[in-house]
Amino acid sequence: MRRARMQVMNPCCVPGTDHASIATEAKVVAMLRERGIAKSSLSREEFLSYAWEWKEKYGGIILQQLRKMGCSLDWERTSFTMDPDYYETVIKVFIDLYKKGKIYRGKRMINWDVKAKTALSDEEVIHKEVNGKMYHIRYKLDLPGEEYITIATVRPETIFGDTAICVHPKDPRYTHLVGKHAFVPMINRRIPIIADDYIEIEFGTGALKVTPAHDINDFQLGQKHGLEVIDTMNDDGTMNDAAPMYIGKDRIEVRKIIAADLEVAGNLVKIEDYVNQVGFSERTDAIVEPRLSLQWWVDMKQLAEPALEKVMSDEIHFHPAKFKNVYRHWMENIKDWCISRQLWWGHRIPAWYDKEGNVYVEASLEKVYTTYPETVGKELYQDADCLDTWFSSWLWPIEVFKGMSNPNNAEINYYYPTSTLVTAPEIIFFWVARMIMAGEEYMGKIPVKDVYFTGIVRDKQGRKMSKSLGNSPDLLGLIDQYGADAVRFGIMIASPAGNDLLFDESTLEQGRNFNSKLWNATKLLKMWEPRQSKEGAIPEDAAFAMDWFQAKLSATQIEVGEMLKTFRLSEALKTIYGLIWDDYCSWYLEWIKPGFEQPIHATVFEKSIEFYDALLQLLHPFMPFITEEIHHTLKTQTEDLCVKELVPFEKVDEAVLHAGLLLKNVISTLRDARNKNQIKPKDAIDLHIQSDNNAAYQRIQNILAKQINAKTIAYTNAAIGSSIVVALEKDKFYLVADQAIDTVSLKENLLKDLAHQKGFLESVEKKLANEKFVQNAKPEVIVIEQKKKADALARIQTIEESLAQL
RNA sequence: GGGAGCAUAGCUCAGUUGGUUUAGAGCAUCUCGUUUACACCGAGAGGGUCCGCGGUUCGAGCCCGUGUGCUCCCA
Repeated sequence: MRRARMQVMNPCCVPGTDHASIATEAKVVAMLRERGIAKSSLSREEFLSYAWEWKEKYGGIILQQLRKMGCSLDWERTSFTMDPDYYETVIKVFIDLYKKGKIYRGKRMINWDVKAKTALSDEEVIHKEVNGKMYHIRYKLDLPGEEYITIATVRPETIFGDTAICVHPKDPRYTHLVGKHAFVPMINRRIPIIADDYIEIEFGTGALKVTPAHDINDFQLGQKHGLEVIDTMNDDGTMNDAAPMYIGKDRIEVRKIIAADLEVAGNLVKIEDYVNQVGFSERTDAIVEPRLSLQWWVDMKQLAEPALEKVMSDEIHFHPAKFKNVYRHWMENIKDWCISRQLWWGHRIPAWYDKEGNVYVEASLEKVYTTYPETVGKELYQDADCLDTWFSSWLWPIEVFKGMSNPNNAEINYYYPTSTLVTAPEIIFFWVARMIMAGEEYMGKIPVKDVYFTGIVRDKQGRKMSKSLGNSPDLLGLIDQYGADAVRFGIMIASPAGNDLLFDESTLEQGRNFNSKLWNATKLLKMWEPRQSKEGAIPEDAAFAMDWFQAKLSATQIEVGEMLKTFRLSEALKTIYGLIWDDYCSWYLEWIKPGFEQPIHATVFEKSIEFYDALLQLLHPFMPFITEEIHHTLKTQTEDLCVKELVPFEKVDEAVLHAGLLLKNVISTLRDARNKNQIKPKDAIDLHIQSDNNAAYQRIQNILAKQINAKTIAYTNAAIGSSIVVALEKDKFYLVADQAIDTVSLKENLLKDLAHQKGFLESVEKKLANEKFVQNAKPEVIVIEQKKKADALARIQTIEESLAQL
């Protein structure tokens, strides 16, 4: 947003929230419970007024946090999925899809949350491994004598819903029993023994109890074989009258006590430990029960086709692209979408029923009477359920611009399709896929061109941070502690595109330190401000420093531009961080720093301010507050940084860039030599340079002298006795100090370097001697290899000469 | 059971059509240092059989196969 604005685009980002029906309703129910109010004691209207109260109180927190974080959004456009226009649109879409035959009502096996008493979509169920028990239970056969068939189950309480026992048709243990009958233990209901190759012979006893009402696979098996469906559970997970001895007891409770009763009845064979996958509700953590229920569904097949194509053809770009695979797999195996939720908080399903069970879909009761004249005079009641939250969110990019409630308005025509969606990979299916479907269905166009997937923030234990788990860091507290810019820095520097990030406060600390660095650089510049002098020419070394930094700045600006275009945000920030801290502060400012109480040339000063301002602008999208503040501290500005146009980048002078790199190398190498020879920082040395290009060093010798604390710099054609010899590229440096030289370690270093260079030379020579390489490699690659060889040879010569002089 | 992804320095990760000097950064570690922006600092250093094995290629961290370990999604 901020960068686009500085590039004089017209960015718009609509902040807003969805109504999070299940999570919110759960929170409201909990709030009411604390006040001693049961949801069941309230009317729908009363409950909703409490829900709105809750929403008003907490719904805006995330928006407040975004503001505090410095997110530059269009706050006047703030939207909510239950705003009046939005609500109407959701209802309109439901009716439209119903009339197109894409929404239907069907009895299906669903995931039932017994705590929230609602259906869950598959995506809202979390599967965990649980240590359970495998119960082996024998059923008496309806044959003369005391013969039994033994089944294995992890859910013994469901036996009351059994309507068959199934075996594999080729299982020799049971073939003689197929077509016979057995009795369900304790209630002695007679059920058939059937055969189906769905059964795994190896698993359990090879005989499966079939409970169509409580297991998705059993349900399908039941349909295939025309079995009766016996539901044994109430909607709160307690047993109903199908299990006469346990009526009203929770199914988990019954699982614990039934073993003893089976034992007494003589049906229990054995109990084994068993690890299996159990589904839990994402919202309430209750064990999810498969349950047969009448729900509303969206037929997804047709909607999915164009939505898949748009992503696979890259009309919509995913960043990183690896999520295309995930998307494709889901879209190619798409299942119908259960959109009804047994909740009050949300968009109420616009369906009315008469006593005969006929369904009438319309926006209001009045409209039902108009559209369906046969209903006039009949008593109708509305479906009590609400729609899945995502059934409203999927219209977001359209309806925030009122694209459906006010079709073809100027804003929707201007902003749609939108450019970039920033979201989490975990909701590719919940949201992204469905938004694309809605976009195609209702706008005939894709909703967005680029989708950037952020990593998921995890806590130190690697757990996903979530609103419902409550393990998110206290953002406002962190901002108080480190500052908003530092928090932004810390999060962004640790967020490689598409990878999760483990939240660690050390990066926030790094961000805070960076803030200090920025202020200190500002302080230094402000110190120089009154000490400017316009006299004389610009010192040669300062001129070099300015040329070099200009080149470095331009090169980095281009680099960062490329990174941001491809959403590599953390890399861009790292690059800018290095440019400011290392290149500007550690190198450039030191190079132009005037001597003790000396003036600074006014041109140099102004250029340095200009550079710093350019750096701040580059950094601004990442750290908006401090950059804006320093921008105005540096000098009187005509405009704010956040709206200042990003200047076109200057052409990069590669030669000066390289010269700067060489200078940095020389300085580092000589400093290292000083360190290794234990020359104290305060002790000045005399430097003698042996090079065939003295002019290159003369231009920068003041910088060099300052940076390595040399009191003199001289040029020589021959070795200097009793000095520390350092070889770099083709040049040699002799350091003369007032103390003994440690020739042993000096020699060691040179030998180490020599060995490395020789090894390198060998590998290059081997490559060049390889005929196939010379024949097949690209010419420019060969040129590079030849240069490598020449450089290595020159370095080896320099090192060997230095060694000879020791 | 089906699918996808990941494995590079102690940690978190870069490494963009295979060739930019036998791999880079930040943090952490070690050494030296309080020189007039900054100890939330400066200067420097050490640290890697790029998960194992096999293959393609003149050339592999990058491509292919395979094994192992981990993560996620869907049953």
